[in-house]
Order: sequence, then structure tokens, then C-alpha cells
Amino acid sequence: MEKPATIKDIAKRLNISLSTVSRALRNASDVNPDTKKAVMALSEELNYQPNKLALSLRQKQTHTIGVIVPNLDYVLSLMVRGIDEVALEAGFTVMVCQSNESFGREILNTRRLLESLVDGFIISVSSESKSFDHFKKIQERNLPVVVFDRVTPHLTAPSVRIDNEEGGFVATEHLIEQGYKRIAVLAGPENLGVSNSRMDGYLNALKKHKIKKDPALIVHCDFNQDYAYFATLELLAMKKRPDAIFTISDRMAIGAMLAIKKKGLRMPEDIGLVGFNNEPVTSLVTPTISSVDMPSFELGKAAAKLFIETMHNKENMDLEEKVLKPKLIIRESSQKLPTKK
Amino acid sequence: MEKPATIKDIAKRLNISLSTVSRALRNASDVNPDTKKAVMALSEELNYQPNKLALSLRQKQTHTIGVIVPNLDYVLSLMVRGIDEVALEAGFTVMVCQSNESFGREILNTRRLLESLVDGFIISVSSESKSFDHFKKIQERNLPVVVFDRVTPHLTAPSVRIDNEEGGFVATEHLIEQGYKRIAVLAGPENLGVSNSRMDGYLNALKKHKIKKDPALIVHCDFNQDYAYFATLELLAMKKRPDAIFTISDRMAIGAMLAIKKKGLRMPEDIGLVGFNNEPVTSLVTPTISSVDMPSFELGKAAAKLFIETMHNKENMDLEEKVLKPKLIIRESSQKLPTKK
DNA sequence: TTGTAGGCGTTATCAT
DNA sequence: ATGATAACGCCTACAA
Repeated sequence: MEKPATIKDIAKRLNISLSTVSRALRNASDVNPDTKKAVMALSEELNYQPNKLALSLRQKQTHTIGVIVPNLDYVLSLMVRGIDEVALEAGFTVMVCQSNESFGREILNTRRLLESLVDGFIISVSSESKSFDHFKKIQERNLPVVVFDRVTPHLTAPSVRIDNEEGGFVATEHLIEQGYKRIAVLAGPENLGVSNSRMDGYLNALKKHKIKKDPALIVHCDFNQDYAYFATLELLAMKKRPDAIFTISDRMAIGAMLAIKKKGLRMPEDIGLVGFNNEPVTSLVTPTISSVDMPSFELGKAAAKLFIETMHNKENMDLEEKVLKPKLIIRESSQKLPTKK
Repeated sequence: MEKPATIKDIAKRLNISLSTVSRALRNASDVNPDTKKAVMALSEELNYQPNKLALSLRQKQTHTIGVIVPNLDYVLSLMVRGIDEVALEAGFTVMVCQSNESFGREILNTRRLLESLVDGFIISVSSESKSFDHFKKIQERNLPVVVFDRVTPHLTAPSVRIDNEEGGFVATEHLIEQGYKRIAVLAGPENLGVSNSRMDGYLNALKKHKIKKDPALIVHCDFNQDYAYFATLELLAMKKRPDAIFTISDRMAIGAMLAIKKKGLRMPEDIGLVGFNNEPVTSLVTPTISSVDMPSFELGKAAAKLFIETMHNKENMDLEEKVLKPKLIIRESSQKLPTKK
């Protein structure tokens, strides 16, 4: 069983033509039941596998989806699993590339996947990306592009995301309801849509509860633990320091938590904290950290489904926007009042 | 710029033959500098990209590596990034599949990647796998297989791993040196080589320090937090309970930690704890957990390098075995004595 | 230095 | 119902 068998081999051994074998294999319309049986039997015996390369070359479709993600942290790796699940089911193979949050890398990934002749893309943009021309070029080639999780208004494409505004809102309102008055927000880079939406939610909650927004309490910093740590230290050094912090990711919440501890402040008594993503680590640290949970696996599945739909009717690309609902998980870091009921 | 340009297009526009263009593109030996220049210019203008499918079909090489991993947790995702890094550099594309620790899934992944005509495999076996025939079949097809991280004696292949025995040894000896007397080990499934090696290290450390091994202190359980939690509860319920636990993964260490806390015991005073992998979470929980660190990213890079070597001289496949050194990171959970020096 | 032709494995078109 | 042939895009003897 050295070299994989080909249609040719089968044809030769059966003394029939290539085309007949080909037809028999795909149990086409006109083909003698007997020959079909013979072909099937032999192909079984030779363990025949159609050569995907040849197929793809012929029909100009690789049945491969290029997936670009900024990283493979807990949440994204769940999403990718969701994508994989659905894609496989639908006969697609998935090629995952990490941009490592780098714009240059993202462009490189795009090019490579394009060279690999993927049939389309499912992407979550890097936090560094301010231009989206590389993705637009894909669309110009008439390849379907679905954006997930990190959606951006600068790229017009069908998308799947969670309701980030809602997430920011419930997190903030929860803090307000717990009696916190000066609520700061640790947001990500200014160009990141996800971050801005969550911040909008924060602002909406303030407005609803008639709390004046204080620019000093709104901090943009890099999407990572260390930056969040230092940003929090600065917040806590203010004359009128905040009495609660909403961070738009759990990584940042961890950074904030470390800074708060470093300052000798207690959660939730002295200061409240809510994160975003509901990573497992939030329930392992002391105190456990409240966080906005999102259905990551489901989101991935939805993205793949949307991709396949888009693929199938390229004509009426309605720019569907699917939005899933987040859910606040309340833990120790923000629960100042005893639980109701 | 609708359809990608082909060699044919260039040839037509330049009124020369396909082969000349082909040669010019790969700046082959015999080709008129002028025509070459013309070809280059036009190919630039048309944004020509060689069609990988056609290339692969022709030269029977896809320049793609199939990577199968049990999951994409912190450590493995780092390793995959390492693989990716090196592979890209060498002109290879990587296709990553997760087996989700499932044997059946692993077989499926293998088949799919084989169908995708990958040039070879870099794999880390699932904890469930007891048979390795699916991998042996790959080798019979004469495709290079490199095993990394989770190596198994049942599969003869070049491999990269860390010195797990050493890791188990230093973790255990550290506990002994800290004065712990009854050291339990939470091992993984019995068929998992990694787990057994780490356990061997544990046993060696006991032997070196003339501590009798107590079978009751050796517990096999599934490679995950919940099982570790319950296993630890049982350990702690013993009449003569252990005064230290070495778990062969951090996930399990977390489970153990939760159980220890649940029982109201303190670390390191009442009980010592050391994990394995040095996941970031170990330094976030309270107390921080000592853990054996391994150079995951480097390990991934080494695996890819080894793969490429193997690929290049298939003849003398020397079955190279690369072993990297782990390093114990001491934290609060096991540091009973004051630091020396 | 350049062109012609055959082939990689498959499918689709057109005959037979 | 089956076969011959061209084509997908590229490379490479071999011929010119």
C-alpha cells in the first residue's frame, strides 16, 4: 500500500475507461449497476481516496476556510472549536492563523491563506489593525468574508458577535446597584470596536442612573494584564479614586486585581471589580471575579454557519448581523450587598 | 482584478511560450535577461501568484504539515505557535486539528489530514489513545511523523519532549527538602507516557532519599481539574493523610488546591503542593502554586525543526530524540522553609 | 535561448 | 452505458 490508488489504476485493472470509473464513483446517473458494483468493490479494496488537489484544481474550490484570530486564548480557542465543529460537518477544512494582535502579521496571514486558495475567510481582527484594506481585497476577489467576535464598522461583512454594549451595560449597572459611586472603566485600544461598544454600555448605564461621566475614570490601555496593572495603580493614586472598576477583559481584570491587592485594598468592600469573558481563572483567584460571560463556542458555530450560508448564496449577501447575548456572572469581587431572595 | 492571473495569461500577453514564462519566473538557468525582465514586470503588474494547487499536484508535495494536538490549552497553544513560527519560515503551512483528548477524534483528524495530502505530521497524542495504528499507517505511507510533548514508546518516531522524569524528580525532591514526609502524586491516565515518566521521577526522588513508596499515595485520575479535586478529597480523608501532593499538571494542581482549601487546610503549612506546566494561573491563585516550567514555545520550534530535517533526509531517519530541560519554579504552595541565601 | 508535448488526478463535454 | 478528449495551472524532458 505504497502510493495511493487513483482512478486510473481502477480503470486499468477493470479494463474500462477513466470516465466510467469516475461516474461510478460518484454514483452518477447513467452507469451499469454491474460495473458500478465492480468499481466500488475495487476502490474499496485499493482503499481509493479521491485526490483533493486534483479535485480542487478542477472545480476551483478547496473546501477550506481560512480563519484568522488575534490569538488563541481561552475564549478564542473555544470559538475556533465551534467553527471547526460546524465546518467539518459541512465538509470544510479549517486553516487557523494567529495574528498575535499584530497588523503586519494579519496581512501576512491573509496573503498566505489567499495563496493556499481558501474558499473564504472567517476573521477576528487584531487589536492593532486600523486599516482593513487587506480584507477588502479579499472581498473584491469575490470571496466570502465573515467577521466574528471583534467586529469593526470599517469592514462591511456578515458578522457574528455578542452584544458588547449590553455586556458593558449590565456589568456597570450591577456595580451601580451594589452601591458603587465612582466607577472607572479600563478599556482597550481606542480603535477596537469591541472595546468601544463595551464602553458605550458603560456610559449608557451611567446615564440611565444619572451619574455624571468623569473622563478621568475612562482609561484606554493595551489589551493585557501588565498595562491594566499599571493603569489601575494610577487610578488608585487619584485624589478622588474610583470605588469600582469595570475592565473590558478578564486579562485586564486580573491586572487590576493585582494592583488593588498591591495597594492593600479589599474587594468588594473598598473597591468593586467586574471583568469580561468569564475565563475560568476568574473563579480561581481570591476574591473570585465577577465577569460577563459570552457563549464563545456557540459564537464560533454561528460564525461558521453564517459563512456557509454566505458561501451558498453569494448573490444576495444580505450582510446578516448575528448578535448573541452575554450574561453577567456575579462573584465576590463586586458583591457588596447580600444576595436578594 | 477578478480572476488571479496565470502563467498562460502572461505568455499570451508577451507572445511567448508557457515554458519560457515558467522558467523566467523561477529565474532558471537559460533564459534571456530581457525576456526575464519583461516577464517579471508583467507578473508584477498582474499580481501573479503561482497556483499552489497546481504546483502541489505536479510535484506531489503540498508543503503542508498536519498538526494534531489533544487540545489548545495554554501550553499547547504556545507549542503550536512555536511550530507555526518555524514552519512558516521554512515555507510550510500548518493545519492544526484538536483531538479533544478523544481517540476516535484523533483517528478522524488523521484521516482528514491525510486526505488533505499533508506532507507529514507533527503530533501529540491524546490521553485516551492506547492504539497507535493510525499513526503507523502514516509512516507506512512513508510520510514523516514527529511526535512532540506527549511521546509514547509504542510509536517509533523522531520526537521532542521535555525530560519529564527530571521534572517529576525535582518537584518531588523539592518537597522532600522542604521537610514533607508523606508525598502523594496525582498522576494522569495509566497509559499516558508523560504521566508515567513524571511519576518515575517522583519514585526516583523517593528512592534517593530513602523514603518508602506507598501505593496508597499514588493516584491515577483523569487529566482534569474535577477529577483531581475529588481524588484529592479522598487522599485527604485517609487516616494517615499525605502532607504534600505533586500533581503532574497544573489543571490538576488547581483541583487539588480547591480540595485542600475545602478541607480547611493551609498551604504550605499543613500540606505542600507542586504542579506541572507553569501556567500563568499558578501565580494568580492564593497561595501561588509551585510548578515545573517547561520551554513550550521552544519545544514547538524544535518539533518543527526536527520535522523539516526528517523530511529532508528520509533515508537515514535516525530517530532523533530531542529532550529539553524543565525547571522548577518555587512559589508559596510548597515553600515551608525560609529561602536560603 | 525558446517552444512543444506530456503528465499530475479529476471532471465535464461530446461522441459513440 | 461507455469512451475519448480537453481542461484546471504548472513543470520538465526533449526537441528545435
